[in-house]
Amino acid sequence: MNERNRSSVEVVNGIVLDVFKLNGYFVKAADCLTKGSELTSARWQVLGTVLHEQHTVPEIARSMGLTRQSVQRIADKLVSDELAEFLPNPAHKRAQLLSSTEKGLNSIKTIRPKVVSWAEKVNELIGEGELHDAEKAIKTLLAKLMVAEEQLIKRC
Amino acid sequence: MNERNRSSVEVVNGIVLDVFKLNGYFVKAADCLTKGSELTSARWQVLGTVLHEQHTVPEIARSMGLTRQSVQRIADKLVSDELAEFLPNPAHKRAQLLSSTEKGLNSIKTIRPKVVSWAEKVNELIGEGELHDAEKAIKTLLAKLMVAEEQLIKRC
DNA sequence: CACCACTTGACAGTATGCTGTCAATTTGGT
DNA sequence: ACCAAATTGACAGCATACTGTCAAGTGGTG
Repeated sequence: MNERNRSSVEVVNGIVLDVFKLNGYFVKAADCLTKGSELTSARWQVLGTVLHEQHTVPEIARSMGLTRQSVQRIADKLVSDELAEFLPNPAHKRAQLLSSTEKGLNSIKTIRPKVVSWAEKVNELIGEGELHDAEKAIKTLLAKLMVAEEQLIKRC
Repeated sequence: MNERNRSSVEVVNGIVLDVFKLNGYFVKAADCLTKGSELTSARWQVLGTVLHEQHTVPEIARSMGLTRQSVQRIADKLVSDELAEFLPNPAHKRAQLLSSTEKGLNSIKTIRPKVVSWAEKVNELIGEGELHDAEKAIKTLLAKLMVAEEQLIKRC
């Protein structure tokens, strides 16, 4: 293993570990922001995707990079809590369309002020410049990795 | 809510969602890289921190940004699988030192070639320049957020 | 030394995400 | 129109991480 390889392993490893930490940090923040409401981090995220447009569970799963089974459980929970509902899908007999209810919309609205306040604090803390740098870097990284998913995950 | 606020909420939200996806991607990759070994993504990460130095479970948890309970379960599993062991801690009667065993070290060594190969592929795919940009941006973001943890998470 | 705040291990319960499987449905190619 | 492949819902089981609680140990202060 030459110097170039050792270095690339370390850099990639460092990024992976930092992303794990960032993920934990953001999940904790989201759990905090939703505390007191009927939502949790995951339910908020799923409900957020069907506020204005209906989507099937597999569609949501693909857009979030999760398995359809995970999203299905969240969706079922949202429906049983009457925060969302399944509407018949004219284009597909099995795959119903998940849609937010009035109650779901209200839940989202309730936590919105706290979310805005939190995001503003983050914005001030990081600074617009570095926040934008981070957004761009992460988006680029993710886009390139997604393209190579077959190569990098399915057969490793 | 003025334009500046709306924008900051959207930027921060976009970063959060992308970090969630990146996290899922990396966990999946790690599960793939450890498949066939006695390790999983999480066990690999914990074992990796005690390869050369012993640490207590709470120390590991703090360094990884997890709760001590989560790490404790992984550590107990590693010990029951004889991949690690608890050594008496001269400085503390309760908090033992987790240490890798010979068997644990061998497990790490076994998957090392696949890890190196994977990291090299990522390096080629992303490019050294953008990989370095991403590393720097993520590290900066994380560092600033960690400092403000009290402000941003504990009381939100 | 005594006390108090903090840390740590242990245990219990919950939420989220994964894999794997099967039958029903949809889709696309012949 | 037909058949094979892919998609989808449903169900089961497992791994990981969280919160909350309690007793045992640690460290600083009066």
